[in-house]
Parts: sequence; structure tokens; C-alpha cells
Amino acid sequence: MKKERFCDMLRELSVALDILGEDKYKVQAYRRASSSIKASQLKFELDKQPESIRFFEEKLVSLPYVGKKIAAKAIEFINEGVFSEYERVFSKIPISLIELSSVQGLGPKKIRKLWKELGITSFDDLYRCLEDIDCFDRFKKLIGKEAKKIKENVEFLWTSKSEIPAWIVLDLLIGILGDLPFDSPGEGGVLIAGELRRGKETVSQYVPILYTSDTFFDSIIAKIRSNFKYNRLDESGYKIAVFRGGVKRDVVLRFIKYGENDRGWKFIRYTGSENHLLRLQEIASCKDPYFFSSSKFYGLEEKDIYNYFALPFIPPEVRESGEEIDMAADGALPPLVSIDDIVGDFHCHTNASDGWHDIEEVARLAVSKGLKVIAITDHSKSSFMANGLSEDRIIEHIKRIKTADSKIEGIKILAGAEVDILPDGSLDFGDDILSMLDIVVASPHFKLDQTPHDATARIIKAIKNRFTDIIGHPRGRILGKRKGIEIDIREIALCAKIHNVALELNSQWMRLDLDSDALKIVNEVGALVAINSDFHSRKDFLNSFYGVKVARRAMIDKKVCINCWSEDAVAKWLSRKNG
DNA sequence: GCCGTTTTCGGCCCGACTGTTTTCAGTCG
Repeated sequence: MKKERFCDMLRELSVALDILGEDKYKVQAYRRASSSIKASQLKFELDKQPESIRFFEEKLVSLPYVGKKIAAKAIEFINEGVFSEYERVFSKIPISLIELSSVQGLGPKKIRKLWKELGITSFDDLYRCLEDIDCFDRFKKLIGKEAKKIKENVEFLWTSKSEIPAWIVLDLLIGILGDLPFDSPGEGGVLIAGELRRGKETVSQYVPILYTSDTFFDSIIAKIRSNFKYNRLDESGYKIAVFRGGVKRDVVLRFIKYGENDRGWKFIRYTGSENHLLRLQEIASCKDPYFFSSSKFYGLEEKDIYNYFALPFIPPEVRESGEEIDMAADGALPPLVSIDDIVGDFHCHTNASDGWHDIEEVARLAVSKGLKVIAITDHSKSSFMANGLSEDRIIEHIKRIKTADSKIEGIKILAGAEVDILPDGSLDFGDDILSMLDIVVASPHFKLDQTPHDATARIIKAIKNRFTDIIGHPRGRILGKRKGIEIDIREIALCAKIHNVALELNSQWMRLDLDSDALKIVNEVGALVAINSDFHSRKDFLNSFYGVKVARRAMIDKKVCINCWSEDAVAKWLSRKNG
């Protein structure tokens, strides 16, 4: 958790220096160092021996983009909990100003203007200003014609403020618990319930956490107190202010104790959803609000309680509208994909574009995660920012992938690319290059403000390209930041089905794109689905577990999920374009 | 601030878009 905090601080520093008008390469250096340390395996633990400090410093400096100065800041941070450069900069600039950088259309220059000339120092300030006629007038004078668009973006963020992207809470909980127990209780009997257990992509600020052990609970609280500056315990739970993701969010961890006898119903009660619980009560013809705590459920496990209602166990992810209960009663719940079924990952980046590891490192990590087939899919040339590969570079890259494939045992490595879908729907590489690739993930990355009609036509055209195998993150949304394109998902799913193209559920926690509602439509139509990690760095193979939860919400069957297929089945599917 | 050297300082992923300041600054991906 210390490491994550330090990386966040470097990133905050980078944004602050940008607003203050510092050299842009210095700004970039802090940002890169933050990502580099985050992607590393380095642990932020240090005893005070000079030996171990020197060893730690050597490790830090060996990381890309980390030099002596940032290493010194890290050591200062570990010893003091903060570093002087951070304090120096944030004595000049309010920390809450950082929030404004998550508004689309506001860069460092405009943020500086808003701060210096309108006295706006936080996202809430900005929202209030835009709602006020006089203040909005001054805002328009300052910003010019883009003012209206920025106002829309602020309102989008404001309305989505009560919906916290799940990843922000997941990151927080990993920091506190070290693990994410959803299915069965972890250390101290801890089980994360609520919307996160149900795999929702955005959640409310209240996170129910169940536990049995008082000593473990005490250790968690001690950890929160020592590690979070902005926290407070009140009757609703432990409130922690999280700055991650730009806008400040209050997350409230509600700790609920359970024992041997009330475990079953508490798991059900605190997992929800409300509609699911109401439907269960309807079945029992009971209006008593304390229904679930009644003695008839004492000593029963979750599954036993469902049996009491003559139902099979209902997976948490599908407990939503209440209709799932009737489906379960009819035996109509399909077998759902599970994380253990995932043996393939068809969207992985290396340091040839914007990933952090080379081909062999990625493959070895994949082997250690139990994967049997992966696709290396670095960016194509139009993704300049991501160091996308030119035609010459991708040809060389394909050769390197083939070499790695022959060298590394226990996994099939496909030579692929994540090829940009250009605004008109054509792909960023010509047929000569596309035909050399084992697998093509076609994804939209820019010009994401098209009309629904144009955006749908763009994706449809990409599906119809005979070399396309998967449409990557079809909407291009970033949770809590960018809406992405609006597309006619039914039309796209129908087209994908005809052309035997898979639609991706990109499991990057900031994307989760397609979302579960869209996937329900894909499922109805019967098109193929790919649950991919969009691997960039070491921790990213973890992404898929939450992606799988989102897929389970949509009741995706493992038969249509290409990540569950054997190597032979994948090869057969990919060979269709040779016919 | 980092890197890679022609070892001590210059270069650092960059093209498209937008609006307006009509020649470029600001932002995005």
C-alpha cells in the first residue's frame, strides 16, 4: 500500500508541476517513474540498516525512468511518510486542484487560469461556478467557445460522482486487505459483499465488509488509521477520502460482524441486491423487514437458505432484478463462465509499444497464471502516444514473437496486433500486414465523439474486414472519465455473429467495456465474447477475475467465450479467414 | 527528472483537431 501511495503522490506531483508551468519533460519524468514503480515487483519495506537502504536504492535505480533523485524521494517517503518536494509543491498549489485534470477539455493551462482568475480550487467549486449564471459568464469569457462542451463534461462527471468506478474501491481494498475475498471468506473471515461481490462496474460509496475475527478487524482499522490521512469513523462505517481517479470520492467501509450461526443469511442479506431480497421475501409471502434474521435461517449456509426456498444456489453476480430467482426456479440459469475456465488471453501488450515487459516475460507470467494460449497484440502506428508499431517494426516484432513461441514451453503465443479502427472504419494496417498476423484485435482509440450512427457504421465496417478476429473495447469508455462512443450494440452483435468475430469484454478495471448490459444483448444474439486482460504490466492478469464477474452478470456461457477454448479450437476458429 | 552518451548536456512518443489569437496555443489520445 505504501508503494501505491508513493506512486499516487508522484502522479499528483506531475499534474501539479504541469499546472504550475514547469518543464513538460520533468512532468513526464514524474509520470513515467510513477508507472514504472507501480509495474515493478519492488516492495516498499525497509529497515534502517545502511546496507538495506543501499540495496533498496540500487533496486529502484535499476527500474526504467527511475534515477537517483526519485529514489531518494522514495527513501524519504518510507522513513517520513511524505517527502519534502511533495510538501514544497503542495504548499504552493491546493491538492484539490488536481481533481480538475479529470475533466475532459481541461488541461494544465486552463486549470491554471480557472485557479488564478476565478479562484476555483476544486471540482465542486467548478461545478458550482458553472451552475451560477454570473460565474458561468466569467467562465465563458475566460475559456471561449469550448466552455459549453466543458460544462457538459463537468455535468457528466457530477452525475456519475455518486457512482464510483469499482476499480477505485478494488484498489483501495487490495491496499487494506491485501486480497479480494468475494467467493469465500479470507483471513479473519473477511468477505467483501454488496455490489462488488455482484461484479458491478460502478458502485455506491457504501461497501459492506463482513468479518468474524475481532483481532483481524482491529488490525485493519489500525492500518486504515496509519495509512490514510483523510479518514473518519462514524456510525455508518469507516469513511475514507480517495483521490484516485481524479475527482475526490468518499468511500465508506461498513464492517459487519458475523458468527457461525448467522453467516448464511448475512452473506445473502449484505450481497443484495434489494430487488433480489424482495423477490425472495415475496416467495415466502413475508413482509417482515427482519425476515432474514429470523431463527429459521440460523445455522444455515448461503446455499442451504436457497435450498429452503427450493432454489439452487444463485451466484452473486446474477442477483439483480429478481427475475433470476424465477429463472433458477425453472432450472433456466445457464452454467456461467468462471475464472478457472479462462485458459486464453488474446490482448497483451509488450514494451514494443506501451507495455512494461518483453515478449518472453509476458509469456512466462501467463504460464504462471495457468494460461495455455496468449496473443501478443501491440498497438498499430496511429496510436502514437502508445508508441504504436509501424509496418517495418511489426514485421520484425512478428518474427520475435515466433521465436519466443518456439522457445517457451507450456503456452502457445500468437502473433497479433491491436490495430486501430480509424474513424471511417478502415484498419490502421493494410491487408499485406494483416495477413501476416495470427490474430487481429481491432479497437477504436480516438475520435470517440462520433454520432451513434457514424460510430456504429465504423465498428460494423471493422467487423466486416476479413482479417478482424476481435473488436477490442468496442465503446472506448473510461469509467468516471469518458463516456465513449454510443453504438447500436444489437446491430453490431448480429454482424459479429455472421462474421464469426468476437466482441471484447476488456477487463482493464477502468474500461470494463463492453459492460454487462451490452453483453446481455450480445448473449441474446449469440455472438462470441472475448474476456481479455489488456495486459500492460505484471498485475494485469489479475484484471480478468473482475472481467469474469462482469461476464457472469450477463450470464455468458463458457461455450461462447473464446478464452475458455482449447488451443486447437482457437486455431480452428482463426483459420476461418484462410478459407 | 531521466537517459545516454561523442561523460556532461541535449533530447525526451507526436499528429490531429479545435477555435480563433489567421499562425498557433491548448488539448487529446
